[in-house]
Amino acid sequence: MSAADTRQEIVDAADRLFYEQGFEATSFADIASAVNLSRGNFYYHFKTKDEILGAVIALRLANTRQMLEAWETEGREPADRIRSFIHILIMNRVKIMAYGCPVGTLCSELAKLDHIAKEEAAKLFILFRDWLARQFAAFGRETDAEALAMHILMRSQGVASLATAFHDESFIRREVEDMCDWLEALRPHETVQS
Amino acid sequence: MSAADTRQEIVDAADRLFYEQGFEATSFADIASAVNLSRGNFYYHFKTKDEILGAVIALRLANTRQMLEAWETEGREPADRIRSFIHILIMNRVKIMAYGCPVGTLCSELAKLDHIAKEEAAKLFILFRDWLARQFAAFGRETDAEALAMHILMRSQGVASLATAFHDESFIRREVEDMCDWLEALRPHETVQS
DNA sequence: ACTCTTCTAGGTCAATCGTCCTAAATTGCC
DNA sequence: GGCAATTTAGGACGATTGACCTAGAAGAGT
Repeated sequence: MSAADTRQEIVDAADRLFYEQGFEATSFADIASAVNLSRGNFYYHFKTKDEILGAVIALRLANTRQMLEAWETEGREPADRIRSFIHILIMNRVKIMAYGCPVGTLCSELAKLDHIAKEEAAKLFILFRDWLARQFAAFGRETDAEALAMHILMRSQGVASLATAFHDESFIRREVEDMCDWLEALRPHETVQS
Repeated sequence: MSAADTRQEIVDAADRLFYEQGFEATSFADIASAVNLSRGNFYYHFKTKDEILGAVIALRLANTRQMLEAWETEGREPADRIRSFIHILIMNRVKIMAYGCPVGTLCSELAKLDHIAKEEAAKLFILFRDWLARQFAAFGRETDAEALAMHILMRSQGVASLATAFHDESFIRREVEDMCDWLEALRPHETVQS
């Protein structure tokens, strides 16, 4: 198998394991056995664990960018695109109830470890924030677009956090509906946030 | 020094280190050196790391209970008490921006580790939820008190999560104000949530 | 002062961590 | 088919982990 393919398999497995078990709790051996590779062979593809983390973050950034771009072409109007974002909570509810939000939990863990890559991981949030801000601006809320983006990003983080602790799917659905109502109430008038 | 005092010192140090570094990233040696104790001596006070975790969670539960009771006697009306909860975000903003919410990040880490104590840690959330629900009920929202409690708990989690990633104090203050506005808007009429 | 209990220090244990090396296997190119 | 480059396997490294043991210091009660 080509090195590029193996590398991709490693990054995919690491991506999943870092999400499900956390970065620190996932060892070289874990990833190696997940892709049926000898531990020693690992060093050929990745010299350090931080290097794998960097590759995983880069992968997530790329995947996120792609997802957001797809929503931008699919969604007919800005509100539809924002609703696509909100509904991630329902689409990924099973994994979220088990492991939380991949972005939030990674940023949180790296912050505690005071890891070099913590700012790089935070770029995932920035990606979402800027995309959401653009949608809110197109929605007719140019002045407070970024604040609205942070607000809805905050809500999705909060829902993911409590969904993990309470394992309550109805809570997720209720809050998603509430977010959509909030979005709809935002539409006509040009008042201040919320 | 009495064993009870030493034990308390250990739990206090572990409480702080588990918050700042995470549970897994904190070793026996870390806690031992934090309280100037030999590593070997540790076994006399705590047989396993899980036992320390249990003691830390019990401590947090007790401290939280005490804090909530104090608010219940201080706050003249339910809205004041709920505002006390909301303002934790501002009071603890420095630590939150560095390490996130102690409750949320612990529950998240234990969920990923699939740790036995994860349900015990979630009781911290249940404590807050039930207390908030009681305040909302006293506020005149008996029917949807628990949903409102979960909603505001969700928001505080979301704010803490993004505050850690963005290190933005003005964001915290803005969202806290927004939560207080939301609470105030809840007062007069008896409509559905938010 | 003596004894018995409580507490402490230091060392050891196997297991696992990230890292690294080298020899063999595989592959692609001429 | 032979050769050089790429990819792999397996082992070994020093360090650290949670866990455990034992000898002795400290303290309390008589």
